[in-house]
This record gives sequence, structure tokens and C-alpha cells, in this order.
Amino acid sequence: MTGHAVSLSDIEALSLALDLHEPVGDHERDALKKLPVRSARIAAGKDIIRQGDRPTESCLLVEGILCRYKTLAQGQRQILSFHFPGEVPDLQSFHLHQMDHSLCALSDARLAYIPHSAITALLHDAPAMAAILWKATLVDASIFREWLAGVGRRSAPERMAHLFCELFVRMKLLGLVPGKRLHFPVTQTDLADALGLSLVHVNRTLQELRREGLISWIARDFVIEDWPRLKNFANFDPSYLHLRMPLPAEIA
Amino acid sequence: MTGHAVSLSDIEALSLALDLHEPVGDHERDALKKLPVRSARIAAGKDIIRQGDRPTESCLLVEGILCRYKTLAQGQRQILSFHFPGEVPDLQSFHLHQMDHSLCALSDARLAYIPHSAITALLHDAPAMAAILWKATLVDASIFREWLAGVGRRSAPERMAHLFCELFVRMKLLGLVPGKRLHFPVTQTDLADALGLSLVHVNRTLQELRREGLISWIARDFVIEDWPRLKNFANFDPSYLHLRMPLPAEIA
DNA sequence: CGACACATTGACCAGACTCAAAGCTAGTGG
DNA sequence: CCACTAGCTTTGAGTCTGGTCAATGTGTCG
Repeated sequence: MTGHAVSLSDIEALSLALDLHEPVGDHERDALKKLPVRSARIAAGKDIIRQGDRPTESCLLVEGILCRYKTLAQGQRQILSFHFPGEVPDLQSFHLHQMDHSLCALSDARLAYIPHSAITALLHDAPAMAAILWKATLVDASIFREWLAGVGRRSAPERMAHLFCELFVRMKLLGLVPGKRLHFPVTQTDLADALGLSLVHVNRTLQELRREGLISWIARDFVIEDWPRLKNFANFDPSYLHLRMPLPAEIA
Repeated sequence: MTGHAVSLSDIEALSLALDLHEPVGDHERDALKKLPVRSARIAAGKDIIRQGDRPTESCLLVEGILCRYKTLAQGQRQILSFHFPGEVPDLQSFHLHQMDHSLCALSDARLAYIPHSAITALLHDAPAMAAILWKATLVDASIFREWLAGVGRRSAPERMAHLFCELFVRMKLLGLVPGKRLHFPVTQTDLADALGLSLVHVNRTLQELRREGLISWIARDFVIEDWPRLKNFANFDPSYLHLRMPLPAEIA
């Protein structure tokens, strides 16, 4: 049981995710439901699109976890973002025709591919969707800015704690976190590439956060052991997520 | 003389900058020219908008250089981007109502403020502008991704060289660089905050690039001394800038 | 001339990296 | 049911990139 997302249709998950930032009207929701989608499954570790590709469709994530990453000249990897059901991580490819990064499945995942031509038609039928989708890409960019500031200026422990705060809030709002336990099946290598750290240092930093009683880590799940202290330790302020509603009391 | 931008009207500079990524049609150009703008001057070092503000207009940069930055909890600053004439650095505030970062003038600058209501009207009169402006914000996001990868995974010298490559290409295409000499009046503190380094280390890294004969630095201007070697040293690949045309031969 | 902002240097320190080895755990095949 | 393997995690030791602190130059401007 991974929250209520499993009981929704693919498109309902999308409209739920969009709705976090901007209300989705009935007409728009109906237009979304008419999107012709092609379902696909992808295995953990597989790339969905690669840097340099010129896709003609974007993918809605229905189930599982994805990440975007860049590979630099000498093979270093930087993870740019993590993605959850209801998100369309490569929506930007609708306008930026060549991928400047890759998209990869961290777990086995279910996708719904949406042809770019269908997005064009959607924007024609429901012009208000343009603002909603544009805004979704702007929130995406805001998260990049926060990560940039973190990698540039936060210490390793604070940066890692901040990431857990972000994941907790985002996953919670998508209904993916029953209590305080995030199912987030990444390796420490993945964390290292997301945080701009080395594998060894991630291991030690993670131990530090556990020793401090801020989080724990059981079988691929992270548990938020002390949310107020974690938030405080990370100096986490969710305003960069540009949420439409205040945080639910449980995680305020 | 800072290139031909000075001889263009404010809006022509905007349409030139947008045109780098997506062709701007005649009708759209005309609609842009009807935008009601309010001119303003701002002194070097002054903030234009601050983190937390809720602006009702966006600003087109007409002359000078701006940067966006975040201030973290303990006062550390991370510069997120640099901006040149023709760009609208806070276009995202049209949809993201609260600023998650600040915008600041690095030099004395001239601005043209565009009310958000005028952007709404523009999109109504010239619907094709929506795609063009959306795309501009997507390119912005792509640059954040590249910076994120750089701060996360590139060494200090490579990261700094990469920044100079980006600035050279972007400024060149906007007509701001007569030969190989960029007028880019930042302090080493600014560079440090952009690169996620300390001031002292920036000073030494800059000396290294100068010693290597890659760049030089004369009275607030950076000179690209050896473009092929600089590009190579930085592993610079301009595709993340999502330019519509290939680079001009001079800087290919 | 004095003040101020910025650049440069030196000395020392530490957070984070690398290399290398050793545990764990889950899955596989005999 | 038990090796065996493969992929991760953990630990140790040594190194280095890049940070901090503090002082000294340099240039500009009133």
C-alpha cells in the first residue's frame, strides 16, 4: 500500500500533482482525461530517455520513482531531481527538443507516454492548461535553484537533511507516505550523485543523521524520526516548492 | 560602446534575445512593441526584488548586468544566474507569485518594468508568445541544471572556466562582446558566490587560469585569450543553452 | 591624505575524497 | 540447503582540494 495513488487512474494522479500548485478546473480535468496515453513498464536502473535524444512524447510517471541526471565529460554523474507518481519529468521536452540530461528509473516503474502532439491538442482544447503546465515547469526550476544553493553553500549533513525534508513533504502531499516512513529505494551511490558528494562521505553523513536521531533507514525506507529537529537542522523552508495550500498540520 | 544593443529600443533587445531560442514572428514582435513599459534605472549593488516579495510586474533588462541569488539561513549567498540586456530574469514571477530568490544589479542598469497584467494581455493578443516565453523559462531552467552539475561535480578550475565559456557565448550572441573581451564587472566575491567557492580560492583559481594563458583580466573585463583551449579545458558543450542556430564560426 | 573596497598572499586547518579492504544480504544454481 | 556471486554498505588510513583567518597590497575617490 503506497497511499491512495494506487487507486487512481493515471491521469487522476497527474491532475492531483498539478493541483498542488494551481487549481485544475473541471473542464481542464476532463480535457486531461481525454489524453491518449500509451502505458509502459520500465525496470529499475533503465534509462527512459538519454541526453541528446529528441523525444516526440513526454512521460507521465504512474508508479515508481525516477530521477533525472547529467553525465559530464569524464563520466561523473549528477542527479538533478527525483520524481514521483503524477509528475511529468520530461515535460520540458515539449519545447526543448533536445534532451540536455537523461531520465532514469530508480525502481521498477509504470509510465504513461503522452505524444507531444496530444499536448498541443490539449492546449488548444483547454487553453487554461498552458498556464498550469508552464507553472509546473517553473516549480521544477525553483527546485533546481534550491538544489544549486544547497550544493554550493550547504554542508554535507545539512544538505542531506534538506533533501530528506524535501522528499518527505513532496511525497507526503502526493499521498505516498502513510506515516513517517518514505519508501525511497535509492543506493548510497545515488544519494552521493544527487548531493554532489562521494559515496564514502554519504555513508558517514548518513550515519551522523542516524546517530543524531533525525532519521533512520530500514530496508530501503527512510523514517523521519524527529521532523521538527530535522527541519530545523536543515533550515528547511518549503516556500521554494510554491505550494498552493499551507502544509498539513501533521508536517507543518 | 557595448555592442549594438544600445542602438535598439528596449523591446527590440527582448525580441532579439527570445529569437535566439525560438523564432519570433512579425505579429508577435508587433504585439511586444505595444507592451506598456515603465523605465527605471538602478544603481550597482541594489536589489531589484527580494526573496519573499510578491511582484506585480516583471523587469526587462535594457542595459547593465543583473544576477539572481538566494540567501540561506546563516547568511551564505549563492548566485543562481547572470543576466544580460534583452532578458527578463524574473519572468517566472508571472506564475510563481512569491519570489524564492532575489534579483540584484551588478552594474548600474536600466530596466523596463512590464506589468503582469500586460503579459496576460500580450498572451491574449498573440497566443504564440506563450510558447516563446515558456520556452525562455525552460532554457533558464536548463542553465540551472548545468550549474547544478558543475557545482556538484566539476573541479574549481573547470567550473570557473565553464562559467567563462557560458558568459562568452551568451554575451556574444546578444552582441555584447566586440572581440574576445567581456565587460563583466563582478568582484571575486561575486564569482565565489556563483561558483560555490570561497573568495580566497577564487582568487587562486583565477590566477591559475591566467597563468595557463586561458583568460586574462583587465580592469573589470575578462579577455578570452585562447578560446579553443578554454573550451576544451572546461569541457564546454553549448547544447544546454538550446540555441536555435549553430554557433557563429568565430566561436564555434 | 585618509578611507574604503577589493585583490593578493601566507599559514594553517578541515571537510570531503580516494583507495582499499572487509561485512552484509539477497538471489542463484548445484 | 548450502556454497557462490553480485551489489551494497561499512570501515580504515592517508591525502588533497578547498576553506578559514589574518595580514598586506593596490587603486579610487572625496
